[in-house]
Amino acid sequence: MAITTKDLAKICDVSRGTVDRALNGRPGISKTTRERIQKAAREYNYRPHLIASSLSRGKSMAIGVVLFDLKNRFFSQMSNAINLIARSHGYFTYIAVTEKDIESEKQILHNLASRRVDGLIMLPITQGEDFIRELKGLEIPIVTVGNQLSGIPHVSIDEFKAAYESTQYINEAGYKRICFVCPPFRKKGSQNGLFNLYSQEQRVEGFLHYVKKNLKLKYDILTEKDFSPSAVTMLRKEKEKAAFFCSSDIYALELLRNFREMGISIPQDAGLMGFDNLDILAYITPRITTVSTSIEEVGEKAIHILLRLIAGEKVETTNYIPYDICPGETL
Amino acid sequence: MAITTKDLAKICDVSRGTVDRALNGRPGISKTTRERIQKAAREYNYRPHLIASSLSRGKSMAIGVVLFDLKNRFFSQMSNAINLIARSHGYFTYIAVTEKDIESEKQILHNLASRRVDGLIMLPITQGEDFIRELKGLEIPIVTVGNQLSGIPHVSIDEFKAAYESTQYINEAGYKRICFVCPPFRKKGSQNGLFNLYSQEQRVEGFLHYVKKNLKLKYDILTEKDFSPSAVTMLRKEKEKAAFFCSSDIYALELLRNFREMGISIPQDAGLMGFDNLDILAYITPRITTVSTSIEEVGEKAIHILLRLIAGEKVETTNYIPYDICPGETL
DNA sequence: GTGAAAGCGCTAACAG
DNA sequence: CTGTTAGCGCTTTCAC
Repeated sequence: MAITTKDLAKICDVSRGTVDRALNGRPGISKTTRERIQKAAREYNYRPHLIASSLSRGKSMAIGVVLFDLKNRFFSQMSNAINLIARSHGYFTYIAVTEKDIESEKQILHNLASRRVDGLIMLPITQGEDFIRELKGLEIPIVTVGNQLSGIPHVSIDEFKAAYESTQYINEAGYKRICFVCPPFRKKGSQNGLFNLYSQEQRVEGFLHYVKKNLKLKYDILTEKDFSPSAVTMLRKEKEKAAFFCSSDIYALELLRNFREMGISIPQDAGLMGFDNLDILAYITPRITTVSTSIEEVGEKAIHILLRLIAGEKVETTNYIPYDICPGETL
Repeated sequence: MAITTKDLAKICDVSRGTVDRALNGRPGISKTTRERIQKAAREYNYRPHLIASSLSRGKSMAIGVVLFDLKNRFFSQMSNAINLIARSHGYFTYIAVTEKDIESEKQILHNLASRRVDGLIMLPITQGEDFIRELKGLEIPIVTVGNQLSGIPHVSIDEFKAAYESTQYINEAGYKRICFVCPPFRKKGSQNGLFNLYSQEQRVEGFLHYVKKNLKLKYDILTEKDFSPSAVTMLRKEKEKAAFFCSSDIYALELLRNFREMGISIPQDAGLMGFDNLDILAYITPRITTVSTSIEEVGEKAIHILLRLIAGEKVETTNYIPYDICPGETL
C-alpha cells in the first residue's frame, strides 16, 4: 500500500498539517522539521496523491489537448511545444485524439471536463451554436487552434490571406488557369452541417477572392474524394497550362504520384502548390512549393493564452501567427 | 458553480446514496425515483466529478500511454487502437510524450503514477536495473511496446527474426555485400548506458546472425549520424554491388535522397531495404522494400494484456506479433 | 511553529 | 428500497 501524509505524520510524530507544510514548501515551519520530514518522505518513497490534492484544491493542474488526428508531425510538434510550456508552469497535458469523429470529440470533451482539467486546447471538428453552447457549459477555459468557433479564443495563421497570396504567387509564376483542390470540402453540410471546415473554407475564400478579382484568370475547384482522375482529364482537355493549388500538401503528394503514373511531368506539364509544409516533403522530388508556419509558435501562443485565461485574464479572440510561402520546384 | 450529487439530493429530496444509485446504475432503487433523479441531473447539467470518484473508489479509470515520439503514424495508429479498446472498457487514455528524453520520461511516469492511472503502456527509452526497480516501485501494471525491459510484459514483433529473414531476403535477391544502417546505435552506452536500444539491438543481432553464418557474404554496419557520405564512399570503393539494409525506413529515405543527389540510382547501382513500412513510403518512387507489422495489432495486444493485469490476472512476458516483408523496387 | 478539525465530491457498508 | 455515516488523501483555516 502506498504511503500517505497521514503515515508520514505518524512516522515523524508531527501533524498532517506540518507534513503538508514540509512537502509543499509552505511557510510556517522550521528548517529542521522540514528537512526531517522530507528525508522520511524520500526514505519511504512517498508519492503525492494528485487526485486527492486536486479534489482538495479544486485544481487538477492538468490541461487537455484535444486533437483530431496525430498523423502528421504538425500536431505532434504543436503538442510538444504545448507540453514544454505547460510543464514549466506545473501543468501536465493529457493528449486525446478524436479521429475526426464528432461523437468521439463530444465524449472526450465531457470526459476531460469530468476529470476537471483546468483548461483545454482543441482543434475542433464540430461547429455550430449548439456546440459552442455545450463548450461554454463545460465552464473550462478553452483555446481553439485551426478551425475557429465564434467567440472562443483562437490561434492560427490568417488562412484567407495565405491562400490569397499563394494564388497570387501562382499567378505571378505565369499561370492563367488555377485549380483549387480541397477534398474535405465535399463534407460541407454533412453531419447536419456540424462538420467544422473553417480553415478549409478560409483557404477557398482566399483563393476565390483573388481569382475573382483577376478576370482574365480561369479557375476551378475540385472537391471530389478521388480528385486525381478529374485533374488529369482537366489537363488533357484544356490547352492552357494549369496549376493545382492544394489545400494541403497531402493532396499535392497524391496528385504528384498520380500525374507521374499518367506520364504528366511537374512543372513541365502543370504547376503544383501545397499548403502546410509537411516534413515529409523533404524526401519528395521535385520539391513542392507550399505554405509554412511555425507550428511551434502556434502551440506556444495557444498555451500562453490558455494560461492567461486560467489566471482569469482577458485575452484576444483572434490571434494570427505569421506564415511563409516556401518556393519549390513545382511552379 | 458546478452542481454536485449533494445538490441533486436536495433538489430531488432524497439522500446522496440514492442519487449515487440512480446515476451509476446501481441496484436497490425503484425505477421511478431513478428516472426522476436522472431527469433532474440532465436538467441541471450535472457532470460527475471523476476526481472525487477516483479518490473514493481508488480507481481513476484512466490508463497512461507513454510514447517517446509522435512523429510517425506508427504511434498514432497504435494509440488509436489502444484508445478504442480502452474506451470500450470504460477507461480513458492519457497520451504523454517523452521526446526521447530520459529525465522527461521519468517525470512523466511519476506524474502519471501520482495521478493514479490504473495502468501504463509505454515505449521505454530507458533501460537498466534501476529503471526497472523504479517502475516496479510505481506499483502500477505496466506493459511495454517496442523496447523491452526484463521481467515486464512486452509486445512487439520478433525483431531478431525479422532482421534475420530480411537479410536473407536481400541475399537471395543476389547481393553479396550488405551494409546495415543503424544510426541510433551510436548512442549505445551514452547516458551511462541508460539508453534503451533493445529493438535496434535485436535488429542488428538478427542481421549479424545471418551474415556470419554465410561466410561468403561481406558486411558492414554504419552507425554514424550522418551516414550517407560513408555509404557513398563505400559504394564507390567496392566493386561488388552492395545493398543497404536500414533499421528504419527513415534512414532508407535519407539514403535514397542522398544517392539521388550523387547520381546513384536505386536499384541499378545499389540495393535498399527499410524497416517499419511507414505510410509516407506510398509517395516515394521507387517503392522501398521494407518490413511491415500490423501496428494496430500491437496496440490491441498491449491494451488487452494491460486490462488483464489490471484485473489481477497473470500474463505472458513476451508477446510477438506477426510481420511481413513487403517487396518493393529497391532490391 | 505546530496541531486540530473541517471539507473537497463521491462511494460503500450498514441500518432501517 | 432508502437514509446515514464514515471514509478516500490532501489542503486550509483557525487556534494555541
